Amino acid sequence: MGAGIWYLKQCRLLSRLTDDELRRLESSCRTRQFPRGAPVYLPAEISDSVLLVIRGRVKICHLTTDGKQSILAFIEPGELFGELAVVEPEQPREEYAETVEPSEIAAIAGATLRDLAERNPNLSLGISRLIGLRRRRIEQRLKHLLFLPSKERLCHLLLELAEQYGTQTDDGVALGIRLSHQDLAAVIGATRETVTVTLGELQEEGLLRTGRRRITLTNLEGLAKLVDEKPPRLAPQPPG
Amino acid sequence: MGAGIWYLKQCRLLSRLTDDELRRLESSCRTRQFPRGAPVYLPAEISDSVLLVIRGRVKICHLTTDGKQSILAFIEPGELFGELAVVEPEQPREEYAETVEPSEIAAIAGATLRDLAERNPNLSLGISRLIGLRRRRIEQRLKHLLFLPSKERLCHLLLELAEQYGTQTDDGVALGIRLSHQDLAAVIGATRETVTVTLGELQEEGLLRTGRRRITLTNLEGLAKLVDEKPPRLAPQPPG
DNA sequence: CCCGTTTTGTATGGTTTCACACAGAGATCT
DNA sequence: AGATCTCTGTGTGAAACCATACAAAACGGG
Repeated sequence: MGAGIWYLKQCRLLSRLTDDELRRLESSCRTRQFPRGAPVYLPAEISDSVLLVIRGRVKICHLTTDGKQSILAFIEPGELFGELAVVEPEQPREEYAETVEPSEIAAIAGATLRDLAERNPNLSLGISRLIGLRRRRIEQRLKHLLFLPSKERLCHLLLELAEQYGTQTDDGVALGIRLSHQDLAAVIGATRETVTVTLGELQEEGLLRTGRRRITLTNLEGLAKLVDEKPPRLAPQPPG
Repeated sequence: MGAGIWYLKQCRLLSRLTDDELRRLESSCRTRQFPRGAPVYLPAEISDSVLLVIRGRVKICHLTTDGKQSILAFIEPGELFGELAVVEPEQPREEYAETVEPSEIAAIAGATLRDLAERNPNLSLGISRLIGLRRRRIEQRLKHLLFLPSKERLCHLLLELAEQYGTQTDDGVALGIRLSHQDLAAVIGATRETVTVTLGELQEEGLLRTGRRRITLTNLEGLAKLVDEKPPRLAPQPPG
């Protein structure tokens, strides 16, 4: 089944490997289909696999003891997740992953990846980079959470989403990811109601239009200015 | 000045390098003394160096636009910081580092470290590990910040400090790091006054004793139970 | 030992955010 | 089409937290 390496090439980190290396990886992979809302891995699970989203979308979550869900990240097709298992294979997962759309996901054996990385400094560096990049994102969010009020936290999130999922249209930047107010709240650490009201305010102020899990930022400049940031430039390739 | 490699060996990540490798590193190092409260690097600075604390203590900080300081981490002797520069040498720093005590700090050229890592898969893995470990810590804090009230955030912080700096004494676990209420507040994202009051409450409840930047946890169990955690086991070697 | 600085304690009013409750609009499934 | 579920909008009172202000105590340098 060497026909399967195409989906590994979707992943930037893996795309530079030789066909030989890819075939080796592929033979240690197992791909699976998940319906929407299915768990991919659970917290405290001990597993030495790295996951790759082939199709669909995944969210990385955490549940507080009183049952509130927080969302740490969204993972897109071609992206890895659970990658800390490569470097800390014995450690249990500290969060859980759940599909937000029907998805197809490959599980890559950590041992194989470690083997390859040992012989391929470029891959090794790439892994460090990936972990580091996500750490930066998290640190960014932490800074925002620490002292900003919920409205500004929401603005920052919207700008971030624009950068990752935004596509320019006639009447503004449309976000290519559909999130409920509940989801937005779980990302910025607020209640669903607060998000609803705040989005309403931003709409009043003419900064965006929203409805049914769709958001269009009609005034990126203004939104950015509200939180003393430069408007982000959108992602090179509109997801599609 | 080959006599200088001893301080590199203090660092766990570097201690496994050969003497040859260490000498090479050492020749690319510059060590400097800093008084208390001095900046080590500034935000937006572009610098391809990794820093190593030889003596003293450093905090990694961020300033919000309205001038509030948040503290992302403390760095101890033998620990590296600014390590993301190894994998992303072009990126500007996103935060600044400042000494909390008179300190001696070595700046290691990122290029040299990258060179070594390219030939030494173990070092490479170690770097990934370091970045990953700190990412876990940050994620942990993010989860706590997202939905917990300030009292519980403070408890979590105290437990974390106990794990890293705690030493068992007659009347409880003494924290081997002296922090003002202001510092604690900057870590958990609260005001100094809230921390003062909350610490007072915890003292009332018999969970700790505090005074003049010293804290002794007299009831680790109770503190842990308050936030549904297991009491941490203390660090193997009391800092001294 | 003296004086300025840092740290801690305390109170008050105002704001933000939450918790809860309810209703209607839109989606989805059969 | 009808029933059910999800998502959104809105209001109200309670609670947490902040901003501000002031004062006493402890520290540190000269």
